[in-house]
Amino acid sequence: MNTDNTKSQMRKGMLEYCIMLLLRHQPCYANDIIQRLHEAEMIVMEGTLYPLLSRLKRDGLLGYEWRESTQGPPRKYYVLTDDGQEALSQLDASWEEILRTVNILKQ
Amino acid sequence: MNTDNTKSQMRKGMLEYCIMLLLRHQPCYANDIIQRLHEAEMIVMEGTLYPLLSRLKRDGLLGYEWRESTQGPPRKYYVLTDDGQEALSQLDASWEEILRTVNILKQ
DNA sequence: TTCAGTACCTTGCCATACAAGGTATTACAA
DNA sequence: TTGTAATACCTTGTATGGCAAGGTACTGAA
Repeated sequence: MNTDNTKSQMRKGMLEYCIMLLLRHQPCYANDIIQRLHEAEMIVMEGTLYPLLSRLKRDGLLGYEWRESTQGPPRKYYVLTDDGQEALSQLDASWEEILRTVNILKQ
Repeated sequence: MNTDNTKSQMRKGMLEYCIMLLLRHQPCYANDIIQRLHEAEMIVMEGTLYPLLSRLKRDGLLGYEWRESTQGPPRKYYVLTDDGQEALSQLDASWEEILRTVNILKQ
């Protein structure tokens, strides 16, 4: 568990958090994620996403399973692991903290 | 004006935004900033802050003036320039966008 | 069997957070 | 007057990570 590191990363980017929020509801493969984030007004590039997913997988926060597609090669569907769920809870807390910080500074 | 770039930086970090929010109200020198951000629950290191301030200065978003101190060497008080004010408005918008994104993803 | 579409991944570059270390000015006490 | 502590500003080196560009592999249809 490297939430300290993740937390410090959060200052650098909301991306990781947003992706894990997405996966909280349902397994997704890369293009799913890109499209859904786009719908939520956040742009993410392939070259950013794939390394990020690999990293989260390597850190044990995500797992994946292959699923057949009717329209091309099989897809890697990523899922939150139990560790991932827990890390996400901590990220939720970090997000609340950022919210507080910004609200204080906006006064 | 490189708000596109700043906007993309924002995904990486809230720091720049928070510092400019601080300076919206009043001129501050480095230790002021560190302390006030700390009070707002955001930690920032000297080695992060000084280059960041120099960068914002170089980009014309901040200016500074020297002020005497009763307790040591003179201090560099940073102020938002007009360009800085405008950039900050755009960062406000980006922040709202992130808020929307997270709220959508949290549903 | 070739080509377009889809999907996954890597490489190289650049920006930046951070730790650590360095320099300069000031105040104060010996 | 000199030395020392406190304050303040800044730089260097390292690691991380976003992004553009390019590459590989599988699938299905012309």
